[in-house]
Amino acid sequence: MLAGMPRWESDAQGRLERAALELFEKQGFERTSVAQIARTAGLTERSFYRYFPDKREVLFAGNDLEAHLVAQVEAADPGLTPIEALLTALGTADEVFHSREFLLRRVKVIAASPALAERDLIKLADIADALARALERRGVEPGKARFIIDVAIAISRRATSRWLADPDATFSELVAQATAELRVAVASPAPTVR
Amino acid sequence: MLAGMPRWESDAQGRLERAALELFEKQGFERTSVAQIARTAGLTERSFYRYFPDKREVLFAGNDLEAHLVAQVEAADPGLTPIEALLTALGTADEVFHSREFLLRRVKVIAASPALAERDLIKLADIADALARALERRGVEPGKARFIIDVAIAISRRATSRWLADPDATFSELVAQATAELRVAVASPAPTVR
DNA sequence: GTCTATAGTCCGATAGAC
DNA sequence: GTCTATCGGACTATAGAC
Repeated sequence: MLAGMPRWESDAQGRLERAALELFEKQGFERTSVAQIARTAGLTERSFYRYFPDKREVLFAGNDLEAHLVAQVEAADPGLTPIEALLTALGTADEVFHSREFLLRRVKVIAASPALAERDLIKLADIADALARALERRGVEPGKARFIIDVAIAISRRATSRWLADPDATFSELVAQATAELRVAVASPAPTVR
Repeated sequence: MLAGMPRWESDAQGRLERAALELFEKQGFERTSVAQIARTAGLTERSFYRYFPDKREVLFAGNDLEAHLVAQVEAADPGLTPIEALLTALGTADEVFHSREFLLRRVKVIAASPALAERDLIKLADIADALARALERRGVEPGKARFIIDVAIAISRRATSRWLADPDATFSELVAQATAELRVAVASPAPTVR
């Protein structure tokens, strides 16, 4: 990788990702063509598809968060309840976060495009699926695993949105805070069954 | 339907929706073209796009559930907490459900296609957005509204998955049951903050 | 209803690294 | 020679513009 002058500019994938993010910021996702991204990165349209199966994926490469969370759940003390294991794992998610500034740019671009918002949601669903399988390996019944994960994701979204806005709080504190908030909210009596 | 020969077969949109569902079941979403759906429904490709902005939308027409839930939240007793209002509204969701058999066919087709799964998720997110605005009108702070809704959606998914499998239980009972399950799950001590 | 840009696939060609 | 990264052309279907 480092020996000698490479025939091609290195890190083609990274160049495509950076070009795409900037073009999407400037012009929006819909009005940016794959050919333009590739050209900006010094490649052809066809080469783009060697790295990404479709145009949206250029913003979603890498499984770092999913791999991290699954590993954390698998490493969790077997004595923990499912929700404890998940929340403890989630509390360490910031270990694989990028800079706040980068995440904010990315969030903004995604929010501006329905097509990207869709892809973002299914990526989250993929993480949920992976976590469900991890919980099932701990002996949790599948339907219940999925439910607990949906709740944990709700907590994590609450924590993440605060983390992006508040430079001081630590992520795991915010997770604990959201969990406390949830406990208060559901402590009230159940709705009446008619 | 009986009075005179109509210029067009009536219910073009319904015919497109039924044709699409059957073709997707038979061949899969990706291997069914818009032209084929239109032809099967006795229309041209161009006419398809008069009814649906894109190919996926043919399975997602109608806002019945969203409209119903928002109306229920708006009609809820102002004295209820946000989560009580939401869960009471959710408990009546089965009023706008189609038959189990139809829902199961639809769920199967959606699950078989990543493109449709994406669209399904963003439709759910749209409902969440509408409910967030409804809660904000009740005076709930936006970030908290979103959090409570994510939790309510988790409860609703748990209830829906059981409802699809169990012909006897009523939906509102299943919502109450899932809520109780959540209370038990989060009653445990918080994860340690490291 | 017609025309067109673009997304995305499939075939292969080329050229350097090893 | 093999392997890998790039490029080129032809093609279909989606979706939007006119």
